[in-house]
Amino acid sequence: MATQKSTRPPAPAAERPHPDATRRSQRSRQAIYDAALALVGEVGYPKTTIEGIAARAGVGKQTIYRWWSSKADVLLEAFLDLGEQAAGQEAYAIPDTGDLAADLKAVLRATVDELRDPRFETPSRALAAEGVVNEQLGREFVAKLLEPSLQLYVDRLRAAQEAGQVRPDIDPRIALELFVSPLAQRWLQHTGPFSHAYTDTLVDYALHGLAPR
Amino acid sequence: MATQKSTRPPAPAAERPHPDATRRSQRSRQAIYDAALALVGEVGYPKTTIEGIAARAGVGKQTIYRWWSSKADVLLEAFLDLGEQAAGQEAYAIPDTGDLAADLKAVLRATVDELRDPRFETPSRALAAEGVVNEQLGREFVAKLLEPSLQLYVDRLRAAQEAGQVRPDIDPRIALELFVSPLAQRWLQHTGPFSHAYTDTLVDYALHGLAPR
Amino acid sequence: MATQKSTRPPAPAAERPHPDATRRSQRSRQAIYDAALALVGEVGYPKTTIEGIAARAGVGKQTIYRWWSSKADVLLEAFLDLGEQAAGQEAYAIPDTGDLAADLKAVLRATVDELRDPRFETPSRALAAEGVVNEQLGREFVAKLLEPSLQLYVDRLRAAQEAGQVRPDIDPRIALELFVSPLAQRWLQHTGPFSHAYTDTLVDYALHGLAPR
Amino acid sequence: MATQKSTRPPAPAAERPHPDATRRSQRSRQAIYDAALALVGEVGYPKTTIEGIAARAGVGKQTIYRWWSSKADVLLEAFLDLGEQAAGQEAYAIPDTGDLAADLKAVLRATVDELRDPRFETPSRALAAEGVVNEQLGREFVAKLLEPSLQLYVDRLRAAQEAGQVRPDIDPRIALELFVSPLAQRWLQHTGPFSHAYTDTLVDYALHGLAPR
DNA sequence: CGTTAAGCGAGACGGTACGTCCGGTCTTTTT
DNA sequence: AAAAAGACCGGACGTACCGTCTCGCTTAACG
Repeated sequence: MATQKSTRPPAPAAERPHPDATRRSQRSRQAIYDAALALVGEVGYPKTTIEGIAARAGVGKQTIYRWWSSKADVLLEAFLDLGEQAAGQEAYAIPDTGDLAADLKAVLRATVDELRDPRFETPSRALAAEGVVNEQLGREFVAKLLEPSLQLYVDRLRAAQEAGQVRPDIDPRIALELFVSPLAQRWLQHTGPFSHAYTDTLVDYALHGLAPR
Repeated sequence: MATQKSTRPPAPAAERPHPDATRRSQRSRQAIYDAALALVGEVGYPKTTIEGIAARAGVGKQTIYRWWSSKADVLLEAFLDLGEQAAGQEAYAIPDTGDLAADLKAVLRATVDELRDPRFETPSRALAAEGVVNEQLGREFVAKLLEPSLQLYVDRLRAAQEAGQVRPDIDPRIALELFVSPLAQRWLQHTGPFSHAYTDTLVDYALHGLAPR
Repeated sequence: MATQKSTRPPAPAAERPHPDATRRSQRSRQAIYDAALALVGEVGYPKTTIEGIAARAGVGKQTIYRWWSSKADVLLEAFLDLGEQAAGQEAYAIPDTGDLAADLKAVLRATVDELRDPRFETPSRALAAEGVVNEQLGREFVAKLLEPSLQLYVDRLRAAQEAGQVRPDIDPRIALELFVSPLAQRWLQHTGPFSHAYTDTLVDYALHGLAPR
Repeated sequence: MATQKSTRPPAPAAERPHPDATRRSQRSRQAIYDAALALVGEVGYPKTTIEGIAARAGVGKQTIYRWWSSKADVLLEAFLDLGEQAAGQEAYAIPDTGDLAADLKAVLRATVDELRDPRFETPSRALAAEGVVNEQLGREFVAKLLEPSLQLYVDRLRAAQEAGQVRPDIDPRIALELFVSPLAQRWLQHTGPFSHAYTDTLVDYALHGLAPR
């Protein structure tokens, strides 16, 4: 996949029939991102309207419709932009102390905390929900937000395989789902409590299996 | 769990101030269920409107507002009703042949097939998505639709524990998530292929763990 | 032409596909008339908008679109309604003192004064202008507002013919235009001063002709 | 009347703050005139937009706003330009055969035919309508398009006065309205049939008066 | 004869209004 | 008293234009 990372806009979906992107107002773009995230946080996703975003951003509605195809699309890019801005600070990787179980538990505990941060929770939920029903957006959501994070688990598990802590015939992309997916489902669907104890348990079960040894 | 099965409506959140339920038109109710499910299947959830349901059902809008609080609520009950009608035929339980792995694989393969049936897929997705964003509905969705199915896994796993095929210190309610949640996530979020081979792998990984023995 | 004058609405164009007129809110109708006339008077016709009328009348836009097809249509009916309300008071006829010239001069002087009343001027101009460009509306405007007034001149001229003051071979419907049309044109198009002296002159010229006798 | 025919633009209202007129693109100007007239003819005045004219003329919107103040203004000048181009061919004057009645009838018959030519009808109506509602434009319309034509009647009537065919105390500027205004009104407002027979009648009535002699 | 400043095409921008759709309430009539 | 029907107020939708505002680009006039 050839990415055109030389031009600055952070991957503008490319499929939509864009007007001249070089004339685009960065000022408006940022104002729209800010307004969208703020509104979703304040009144929730369903009550966030394009008109509302435009008004709050001090922007004409057409400026939104010119560059995005839907409310969900705006929010997705706003969220991606938020992530990019945050990206500089964090070194996004799973620690490798040699103790796989401890490393996974630490990361999952951190994830639990992050998912509880209301700053992220409302827009994430909104996007996830929209992705469930709108396949195109869902795939974009997964590709741009989910997969990059999951890849970190793949890397860590492969390192564990080389260190002999994970069976060599295991597919890491599937293995990671044993603890990531349960966490995701509890968060998304409220199917159960959402705690550090829970994620610790998941890691233990996943690593050692349910069957007696 | 005490169910109030005397009033026939399948427990509609109880908080809403219902008019006299005994005078309710079953004719209209069924027509609304049918219309709602048909419309969601045909045009998708977001384009399904209360007006549309009323028109298709040959019913006044007020008749819907009288008995339900939202589009999601209508659809949830319509879907429950659908499930109840189907329930008579099937004996809903997980087989117990003594071979836990085989039994789980069989059930998960059947689940994969069922989730692909478009008759169920659109409304299920719609409800799941709504539940992600609307906590009240989400909890109802889980309690009425998800938990009863998960309980079957709990039962089967407990039997396996008694048979010595699962470690006695394992919590079955958590254990089942090792294979159910990954499947759910792949279906909801399109995070990966959705096949019999995949579910078989999940069962193997979950039972025997990722770590070498 | 069969008119259905038993139903109360003052001739609702009949051609448009009306919803159930018996359920119509008279309250809203009157509020819309009032708002439309007020706005046209205050900000002028072009800056009068359907949204503005709806807002000022405290009415949903749809309630306007349900019953009228355009801004011009609303204003025409509002104006007709205004006329009907005023109709009760005045005995609308041209006096017959036996002196045709004097009677015509009196009526035309009164017309000059009336056309200068800003209460009538703005909406009249707006309707006349719209009628110039929109033939359908123009014909309605003429039939409902103009012709009834012109008919009064026809009647007076016929009386004058019987009294021997107008040649018997004259067509009154054409004759009246000799003094009415010049007045109308000066008012509509600002083609010249608009005064009592002018209308007096018109009557003299029209009655006695341009040619020497 | 002092005309400043040295600068080529046909007297552009003078009040507007013009940029350097010597650098003006005649190419664009003509394209705009053509586009404006074509669009008004094709879709009517209200649906003719500045954007549409600019697009059709292959011109930037700003080029229109730089030189004209409104849609009506563009159309007025376009129409004047059209008239000027046609002016070369015709010798615009009313014939003087010595028979006033015959001369007037001939000219009015020709006017009837001309007003029916759709090439002129749509833009004329549009301008006339706009002038009814917009006094400034209306006065310009009258001064530039109407008065020059009416002046021809004044001239012819004065000649008739000298020849003893019109009473010497008659004001020709008012007299001409006896037959011109009725025609104008019937055309503008569809208040009656619009034919050669009608104009002939008008001339007869106007010359000889309504009263018996 | 190159510099420079205007007009120009293009079109993004903040806005306003359009005409439509639907939400949720209310009223009238029928069953 | 519930139900069918649908008018009503409100408000968001996505579109069309408004008039303003940059952007290069061309094209004269001048230094």
